[in-house]
Amino acid sequence: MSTDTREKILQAAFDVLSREGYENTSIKQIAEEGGVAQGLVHYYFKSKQRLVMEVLQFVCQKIELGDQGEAGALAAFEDTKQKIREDRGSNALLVQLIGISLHDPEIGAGIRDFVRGQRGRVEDIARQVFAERELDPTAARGIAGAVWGAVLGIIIQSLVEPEFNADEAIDALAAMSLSAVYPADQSA
Amino acid sequence: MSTDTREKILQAAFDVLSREGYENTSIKQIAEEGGVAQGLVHYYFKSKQRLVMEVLQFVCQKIELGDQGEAGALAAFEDTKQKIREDRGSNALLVQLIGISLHDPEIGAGIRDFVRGQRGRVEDIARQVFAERELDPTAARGIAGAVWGAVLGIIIQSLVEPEFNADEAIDALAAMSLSAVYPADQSA
DNA sequence: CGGCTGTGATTGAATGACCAACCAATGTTG
DNA sequence: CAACATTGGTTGGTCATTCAATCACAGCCG
Repeated sequence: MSTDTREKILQAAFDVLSREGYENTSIKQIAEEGGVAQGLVHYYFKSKQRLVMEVLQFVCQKIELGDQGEAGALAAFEDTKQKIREDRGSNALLVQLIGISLHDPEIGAGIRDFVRGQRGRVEDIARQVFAERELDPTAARGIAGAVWGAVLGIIIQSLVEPEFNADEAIDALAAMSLSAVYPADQSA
Repeated sequence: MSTDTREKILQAAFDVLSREGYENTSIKQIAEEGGVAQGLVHYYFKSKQRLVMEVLQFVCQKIELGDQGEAGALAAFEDTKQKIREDRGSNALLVQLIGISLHDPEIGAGIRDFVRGQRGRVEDIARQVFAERELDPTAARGIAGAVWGAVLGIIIQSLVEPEFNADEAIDALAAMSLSAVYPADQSA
């Protein structure tokens, strides 16, 4: 029953956190949402911060890009569009935690790892594209910072302004990044 | 003495907020930092949220892009690099407030206006570039979403990872966005 | 001039609520 | 009967906000 309860708390924590926000979420609320006693939360998770970080990991298994490998850059952009549409809750949690991470060492470390990991995936794709075209792979790092940053920025815009057209922005990003690699081809 | 005290509180609030973070900042702390009594803060600002939003505006007068007008896109990217280096505190405050804005209507409205305004400036520059090249200006909106998003994403990365090379990312972004417009020219 | 008064500025203590974390007691199960 | 799971109340603290009281200073009047 142990693992079961743990997951129940994680799920409840995710639900409350993405619905109410970190600030407005208390351990008591999480316990109520999960239908367990308040004390149990601290029995499984040393602190609120550790719980929240585990929630992020828990939810990242769903956010993380599918194995890109074969599909390539274009497919990755399509994936991203879908993630923005569907994983609103996860994205909202992530953006909130980024804000908190700036002044909380524990959450800061977790977010730093997450950011590095995500950008690393983009860099891998970029490197792969450069290899295919026999271009200088040195630029991949900067490109990855710009492209992953753009995806994050677009996610934020779509969370802040419900009417923001994220698909349009991602398409523009795709066109921009590809036109830098395939100078001739500009059909987006 | 009235306006003087108000500004003293705003400055103190900015200092504490960007140093300690929203969560860890109390009205009492702000009052102490500014050398005024606790009650004065609520005398000038109805609530903590309203104070924080006024701090954002107060600080935006420094963040806001200089009048771009003549200078054009390339100069704007250079400006951005400098802002990332120098306005760490303002940027940290902004990122934090974005996180909070997702679940606080009052701060949400303020952040929404800010985002729209900032992206609007990028869109103006994009439109101008398209006009010069006699290209279809329809794409400007999507481009603006992608480029402004990228700038925000790069700011966030540089805040989260101190060793992140923001200049490199901005350069890559500049190269990407310009190569979409000037297909031939790729000297970054 | 000197006292009076009204208004806005300022003070710091009080209020009421909330919360993370802890813990002693109870339940469950192998 | 141990070891783990679960309970819910307690603790010690923090916080935003309110408020009654004081202060500074203006103009006005006698």
